[in-house]
Amino acid sequence: MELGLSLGDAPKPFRFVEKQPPVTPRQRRISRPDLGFCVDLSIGRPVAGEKEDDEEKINQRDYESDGNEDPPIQLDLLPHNPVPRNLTNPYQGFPWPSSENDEGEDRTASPNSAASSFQMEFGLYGGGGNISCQREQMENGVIESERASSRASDEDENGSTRKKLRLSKEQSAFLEESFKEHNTLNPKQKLALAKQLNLRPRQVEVWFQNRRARTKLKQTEVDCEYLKRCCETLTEENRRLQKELQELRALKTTDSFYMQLPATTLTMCPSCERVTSTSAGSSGGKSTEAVSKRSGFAITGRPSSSSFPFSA
DNA sequence: ATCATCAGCCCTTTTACTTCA
DNA sequence: CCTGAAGTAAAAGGGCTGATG
Repeated sequence: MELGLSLGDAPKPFRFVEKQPPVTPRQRRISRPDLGFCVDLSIGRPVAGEKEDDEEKINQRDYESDGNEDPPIQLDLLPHNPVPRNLTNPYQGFPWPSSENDEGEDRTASPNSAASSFQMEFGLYGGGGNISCQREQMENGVIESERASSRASDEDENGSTRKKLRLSKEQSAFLEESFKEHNTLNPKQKLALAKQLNLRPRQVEVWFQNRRARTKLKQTEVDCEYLKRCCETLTEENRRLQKELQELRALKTTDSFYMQLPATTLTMCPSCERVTSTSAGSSGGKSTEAVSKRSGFAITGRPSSSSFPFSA
């Protein structure tokens, strides 16, 4: 995304770039929602000696094709600290099995991995002492888990028909809590979870895939909102700067008119910040300066204090 | 070094199901 | 109560990548 902040003579209107720079699947894989994002501001000429790998070449082409030859300046807009995850987890301590390969690797291992031997009693296929089913039987007479079970069984029997399986609330909640701890699963975790929930490993895998997709979608929405606000802020700032620039230009025009008159030296008292003027020689060739406190611009050749707006 | 295979992931689409006007 | 549109979630399909033989 590109945000334009124009400060020059011919301000360009803001222009959002619809298409993203090409991202390789590998980069997609590496990217994570908590890593923040950037906004590009185009305000300058290309810097010589910049690295030009393939992607940058592609990006450069994109800018050029849009008629904008300015390379972007990146602004990090998101806080670098990821939003802390709420870990009020009723299922904390799910005994995550770790694969043979990930010993010492914490990416998928639960911090509480060996804490408990908590077991969910779903009994989808067994029925028997299913707490959730008993509760649901009492509440609405519908045994959601058994529905799910029977559908799954149908699918197993028919094979060809794709029956929609609705996961029970308990299954969803447990998967959700698992996802909070690890948004990806290693094969052992997947198998353990599937066994625990009486689901097929493929179902667990698919559920995690879809869950990641939902997370990404939500994050994209959040990012979008944030960028919108940033854009509004920058637009307002741009408007303010444009206005200030116009004022200064107008001031300079007036100033050039007064340049025709005999020069006057303006000085600002550093302590009281008042501007005073002293008349220069009649030759008029000597330029004088005063400092606009507000803008830091140099103003030359001001006439008498009576007509000078900064004078007291 | 190159190729084939496999597993895992992401993205997109399909489809079953739910909700609501 | 019925119905159809809209929304949601589970699942499938295809493409890509890295690991392995």
